[in-house]
Amino acid sequence: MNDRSPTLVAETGRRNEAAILNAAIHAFGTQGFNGASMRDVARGAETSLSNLYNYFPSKSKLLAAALRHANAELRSRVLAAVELAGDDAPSRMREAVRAHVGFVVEHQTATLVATNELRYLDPEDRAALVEDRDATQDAFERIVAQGVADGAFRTPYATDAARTILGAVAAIASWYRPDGALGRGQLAEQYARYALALLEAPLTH
Amino acid sequence: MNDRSPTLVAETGRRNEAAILNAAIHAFGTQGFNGASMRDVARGAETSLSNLYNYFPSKSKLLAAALRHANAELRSRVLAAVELAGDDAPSRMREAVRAHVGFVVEHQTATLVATNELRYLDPEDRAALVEDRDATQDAFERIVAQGVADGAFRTPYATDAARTILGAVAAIASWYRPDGALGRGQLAEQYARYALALLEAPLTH
Amino acid sequence: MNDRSPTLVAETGRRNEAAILNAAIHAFGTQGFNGASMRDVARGAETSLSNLYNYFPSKSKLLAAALRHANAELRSRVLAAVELAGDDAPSRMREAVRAHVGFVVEHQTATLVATNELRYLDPEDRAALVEDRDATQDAFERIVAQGVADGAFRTPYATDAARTILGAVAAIASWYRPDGALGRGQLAEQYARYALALLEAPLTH
Amino acid sequence: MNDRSPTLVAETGRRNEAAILNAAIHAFGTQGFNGASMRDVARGAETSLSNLYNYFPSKSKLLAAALRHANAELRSRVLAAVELAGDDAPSRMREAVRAHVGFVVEHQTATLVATNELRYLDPEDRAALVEDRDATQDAFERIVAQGVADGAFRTPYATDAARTILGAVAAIASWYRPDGALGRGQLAEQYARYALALLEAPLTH
DNA sequence: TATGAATGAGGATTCATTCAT
DNA sequence: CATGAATGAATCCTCATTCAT
Repeated sequence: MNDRSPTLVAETGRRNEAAILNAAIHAFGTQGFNGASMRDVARGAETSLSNLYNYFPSKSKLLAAALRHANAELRSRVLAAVELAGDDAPSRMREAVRAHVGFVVEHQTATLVATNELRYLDPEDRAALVEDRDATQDAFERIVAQGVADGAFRTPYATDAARTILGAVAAIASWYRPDGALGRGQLAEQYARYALALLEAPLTH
Repeated sequence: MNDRSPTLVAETGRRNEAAILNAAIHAFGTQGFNGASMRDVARGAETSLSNLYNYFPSKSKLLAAALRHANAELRSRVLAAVELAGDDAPSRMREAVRAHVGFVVEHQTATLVATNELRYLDPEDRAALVEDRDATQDAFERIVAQGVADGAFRTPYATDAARTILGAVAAIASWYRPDGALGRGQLAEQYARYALALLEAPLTH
Repeated sequence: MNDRSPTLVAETGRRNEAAILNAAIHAFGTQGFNGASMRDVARGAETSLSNLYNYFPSKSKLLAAALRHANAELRSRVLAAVELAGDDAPSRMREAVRAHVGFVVEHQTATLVATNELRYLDPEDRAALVEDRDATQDAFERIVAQGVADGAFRTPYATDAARTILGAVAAIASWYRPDGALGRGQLAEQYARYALALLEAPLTH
Repeated sequence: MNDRSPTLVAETGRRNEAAILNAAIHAFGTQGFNGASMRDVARGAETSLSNLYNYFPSKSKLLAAALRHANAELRSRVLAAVELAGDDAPSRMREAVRAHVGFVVEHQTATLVATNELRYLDPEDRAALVEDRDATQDAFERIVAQGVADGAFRTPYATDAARTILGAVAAIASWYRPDGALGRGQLAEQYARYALALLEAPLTH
């Protein structure tokens, strides 16, 4: 249903669940949560409208489930990248940003949904997802703190820096076109440098 | 109708027009374009549902008109600030960012609408507004180009820098709380520094 | 507002009345009574919506007034034609039909309104107009009766003949195109002959 | 829902379809297409407003479907009657007219809808239905042509005769009352004679 | 007369959801 | 699990009409 991104959610045991979740992300991403109807989702998942309710009890819970998947995938990518990076804060930040950019580019629609449609969730679901997202942000903040502590980052505004970087990276989803001038690798490299510069890391190149 | 922001649109000749536009921004900002009903807007503007259509021919045209006002205000603020700044690129960038942050903080809801609900416009209206927005972005890009030309900015990725900075600034609207720890002035100062750092301007402090 | 028919209602003392009536006939004729809005009528009459109500107290009364004009014009044409005809029933029938066809062709839209939209009137207005129309039909019926009495018409079904003839003539309005193959004169002649044949008048040609 | 006519559309597989179509004909016939609301139709069909849209995608498509049924029934009646008639043009015309009158009287409302509300269809639907109706008219025209060719009909205006006869017959629907003086059989007989006389068929009685 | 602004009622249509099967 | 039919509430928008000017 989304021709350029690989599907975010892979097959699970229940036959249609992944199809529904991916269709939901596509529909909510292109038309907005309130602009997309459950019929649109059903059409995208090639199942019947009423069958959706065998998997998710409501439209809003379906959105929540889709966002949970997206968040989990993002977080695991970022954590894995940090794991594989060197021990110093700049290397870790670089790899974290690169991983994040990779996710945004690969799952552009999911990123848009995660940033724009969060507000349509039940308060509890929203709280849970915000917490989830903050966990990813925490990974960035820990790196910032480390770099500030050991002098690698000299910004006087460390507190908001991680949030700002994540905001800038997420904003990529609103303009990136896979057939555009910038390849994924270059984009990742570029944003990694933006991030380190913003943190006022002395250049090592 | 919006307790924290000053109203974006001031009274004009047509008595209710400003009230409707401000109510629209509030409604679309808090509930989303599709989540807010024309009844909500009417309630906010303290007029009747049907009277809305004496001013704007459709919900989508109402959104377009509201966004035109917001864009115009943002642009005029930024241009005025640049005008008043010194001649060197860093000063100009600093003032441009400060003015932009000022707008975002003061018209948080309008900023949210402008970034999230643009897609619900007719193609022509969207195109016109994107062009409008790009004009503001151009002001930033010219400053970047100037700074790169005279060596004030050393980033090797000048092309996307303006867009990235604007994305980060606009993202403020999604988390800023006027009763939070950060005052408007500090926030503006902070983002100005982020911007200059991202552009790899050698510090002069 | 109607390019092919001369306007049905001529200027009266009150400046806009005729324009409104003609616009009403056009609007009701092309879109139906319920399909046309008072705004459409106002647009056609080149006046404001609210000014309509200075002339006619309601949409339905406006229709009634327009139909009164149309009926009066039709009747006076038919009566005048009969007056001018010879004394024998066939001549009178011929001229009556010719006059009626002339009206239908010249005021096609008004004829359509008179046949299709009568039902949307208040009961009293409808009754008055039906009576009006029946007066015209009576003229035809008297001719039929005369012809039957003196042996000029041999149909055994004299009772319904006039109504049937009028129905056939009115139906012309639903297909006639002024740029078609048939001129007005030929059409009138043709229907006159249909009428006499239907009445089983021995041919005199 | 229609007390005097037998329902036009018989039960089919989809349980409510026939009820909706018959209710639509009744509502459109008594109040006009624009005067009748989908709520009226739903009430007549004893189902909910929204359920209508599970059967027909729009009010206009519902009208189209209803008219298709009416046309088909009319045509099959006329063709069957012609089939059963003798080989000579007058007999065939007589039977065709009798069948047509029978339909008009039996499905008075449907006839009214077919003549008055056709214009509210989408252009394509209208074109399809006009073609449909012309096919019925063709049957009459072929009989006229046959009669003219073999001398049975002496009218010099054969071209428009079929259309005129059909117009007169359809007009019955606008005044016939089943409790009136004229029974169906007499009416059919009477109009058959009108038709033959109009065609200038020498009487054989 | 003439108008622009205003409004309550009602229009067609869509939607999330339920339920019987 | 899967579906087609059903529904009540809500949506955008239009309308005839009124009223202050």
